[in-house]
Amino acid sequence: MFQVTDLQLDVLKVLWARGEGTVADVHGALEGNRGLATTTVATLLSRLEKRGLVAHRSEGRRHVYRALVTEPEVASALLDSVTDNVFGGDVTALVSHLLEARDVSPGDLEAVQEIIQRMLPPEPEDRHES
Amino acid sequence: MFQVTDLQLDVLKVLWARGEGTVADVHGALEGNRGLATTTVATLLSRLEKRGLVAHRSEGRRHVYRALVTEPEVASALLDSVTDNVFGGDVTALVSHLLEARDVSPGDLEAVQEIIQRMLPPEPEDRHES
DNA sequence: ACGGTTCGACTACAGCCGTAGTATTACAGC
DNA sequence: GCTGTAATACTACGGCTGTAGTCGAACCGT
Repeated sequence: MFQVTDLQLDVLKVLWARGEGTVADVHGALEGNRGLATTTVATLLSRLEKRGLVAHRSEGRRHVYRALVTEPEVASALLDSVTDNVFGGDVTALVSHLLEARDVSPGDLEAVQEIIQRMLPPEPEDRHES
Repeated sequence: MFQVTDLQLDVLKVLWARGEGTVADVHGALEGNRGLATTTVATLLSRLEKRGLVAHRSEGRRHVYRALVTEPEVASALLDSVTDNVFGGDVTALVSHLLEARDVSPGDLEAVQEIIQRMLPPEPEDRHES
């Protein structure tokens, strides 16, 4: 549903970063990225709108677009897709693969450790699950 | 390069699992999945072959396909794509997101901890990198 | 009010994917 | 050797994507 392509993602990123933006704005922000024509960006936005991922309000004859989906939503969709389809839902396998394939700095590894630490022990007190 | 779609991935999975397989084999293995026509599977395999992801040898008039890419290669490609495009290469962010979004069992969290532990400290002894 | 300019809607097109029918080829058995 | 059958190759088609041109509408300045 929130599945998007790389380019579409780039467009959404611009909107997430700016909150809103006209076609020209998005085109400008994307500029460094590739040399797309303004009309191309307009097409992309229209299609995203047709799919319900963005919406626009008219300001004069100018369209100001905003994202209707949040970054975490899209991130989840894409990540879940890989998690499920590639790793069969096995988060452990995914993380393992991830940390091995790219070489992650020890600092980052520790950061991850801490994240887990923080979500791991909801009090290891004695307590019987009711 | 090794970017594949879900369906293509399913096909590759079959080949990875069996080592090799004819169109009929793959079709059979995919059967539970969806009700694709045999010819459809043949088309998929042809296209994958054109892209260099699989190859076949002829056994009589029958084609026996095998994957030319390994599962880890494809997994990496897909995972890297998400890591880079969605999380800007920030592995920490990805893992964080991943562990929060799906609720992972404490057991799995610990498993991940251990993985990291195992790759983290090559002895935090005093030692000057030569 | 008119002409230039800006902006979006519409149209177009090639390429890939999912999907599958049809044609063709190669065997196997008689 | 001919025929039925099994298996692939070829062709097709709608849908989505990336890409962008063209056309028409709205606006701004004089």
